[in-house]
Amino acid sequence: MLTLKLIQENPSFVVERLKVKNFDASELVDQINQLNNKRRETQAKVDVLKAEMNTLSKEIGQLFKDKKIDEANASKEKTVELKEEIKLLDSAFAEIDQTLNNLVVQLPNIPHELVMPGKNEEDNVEIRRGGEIPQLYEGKKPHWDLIQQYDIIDFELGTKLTGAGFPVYKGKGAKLQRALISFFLDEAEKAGFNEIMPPILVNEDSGFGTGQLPDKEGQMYHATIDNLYLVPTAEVPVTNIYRDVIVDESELPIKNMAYTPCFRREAGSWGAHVRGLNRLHQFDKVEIVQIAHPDNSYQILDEMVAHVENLITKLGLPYRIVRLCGGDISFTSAMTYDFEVFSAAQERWLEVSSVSNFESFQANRLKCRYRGKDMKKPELAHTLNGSALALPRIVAALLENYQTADGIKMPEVLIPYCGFDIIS
RNA sequence: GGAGAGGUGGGUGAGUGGCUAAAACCACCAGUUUGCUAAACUGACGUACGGGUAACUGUACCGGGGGUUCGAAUCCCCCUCUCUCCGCCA
Repeated sequence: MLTLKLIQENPSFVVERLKVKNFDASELVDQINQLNNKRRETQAKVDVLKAEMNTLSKEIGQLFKDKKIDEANASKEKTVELKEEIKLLDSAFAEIDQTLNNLVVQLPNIPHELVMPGKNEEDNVEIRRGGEIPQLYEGKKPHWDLIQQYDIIDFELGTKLTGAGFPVYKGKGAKLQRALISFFLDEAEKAGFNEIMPPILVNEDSGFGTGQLPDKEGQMYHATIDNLYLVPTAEVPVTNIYRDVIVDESELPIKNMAYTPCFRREAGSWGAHVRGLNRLHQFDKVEIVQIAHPDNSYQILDEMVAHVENLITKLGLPYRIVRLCGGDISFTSAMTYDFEVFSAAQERWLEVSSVSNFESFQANRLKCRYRGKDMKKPELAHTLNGSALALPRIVAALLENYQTADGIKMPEVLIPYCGFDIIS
């Protein structure tokens, strides 16, 4: 969420910048500022009354001690009215505060100045391309046919066990999953990330911390008996480590990574273009997460982009990097780079990674702050995360791009991890 | 799942109704002393919101929520977490 300070001090800036996200904030910003003023007034009033009450209470205590019982009882009567007033104002304050909060969370994050206005993914800005699109043999097939042919991923079986979107990986298909996870983790470790293995069920507080709750509640699987949610991404547990935490400035940046399965209900998002591995309810992903100093969070974003680019390059997949436009960037992000790999049999680009800087938007919700030597007060940190990488579409692209008439070859870097060089 | 004991500042831990934002000790920070380090000494040392250019100041916060009371870290209720014992169990 945006800080009240920014909304109050620079309302026109907020409204102007949010236009880039095609979000008309003018009314909301006005409401927020009005309500915020009211909140301040109310607090000022109630604080005075409480101060009176405290003084009075102390006096009463002293009077009792001095055995001036009558005077004490007389003073007690004075508190009755005060108490009533305080109670009223307190609940008014609580209501204002709640309403205010409900309004503030409706404002999206301010996009970085490099984020261009735009309607949808067609307006995204391509930053660069890399890799070679392979020339495949005549009988090339999309991955949903290849996995059947080589019996490495079984959707029907998953449907039997669980339901649609829960594939069963078999034999070399299962080993390939394990290989990719290890490869991604090892590479992230080389890049200085610290490995975390978090719980994959999280509580409500964590859901709120990273913003999945309350808005995207329907996107998460909910274990209702215990009121826990299956993580849609490792971002949730790994970022929530820093909920309500003040770190020392010298510890920044904090670089964590985690492999977790991810669970997404994807309610209502099925249709064309989501065949096979393109969209699943359960998938595996290695996520990188950083807590950064505001001064260099964009440099860190670039480093994270470079890390993901390195992964894809090592896998030998053709890719392009786009900077999302205002219409395509997420609610919480200030700047996002998407990675797409070209799937040579589907003949389309598949989004495989999204790397974002949330600046202080998430941190404000999490209350994740840092403190420096000469700082009077702690300041909000910046949070960043990126997929490095999500497996299914990488697997789809690998299967399709590396297919030959004799079988599917493995990229060099994966052979030590897989223990085989071809799926045939 | 059953029974009991607990949850206090960065840490240990005192505090059972007002003199407590909270002792003491440790850690951290600034300084004095010192050839350097150490030791010793002195001082500062929570967060949020509000008022003030600022110094400063008001309010709230002792796991979370509610209640009793003029007044709650302290008493009562609910929840939650931790520990011990029992049960179950990879």
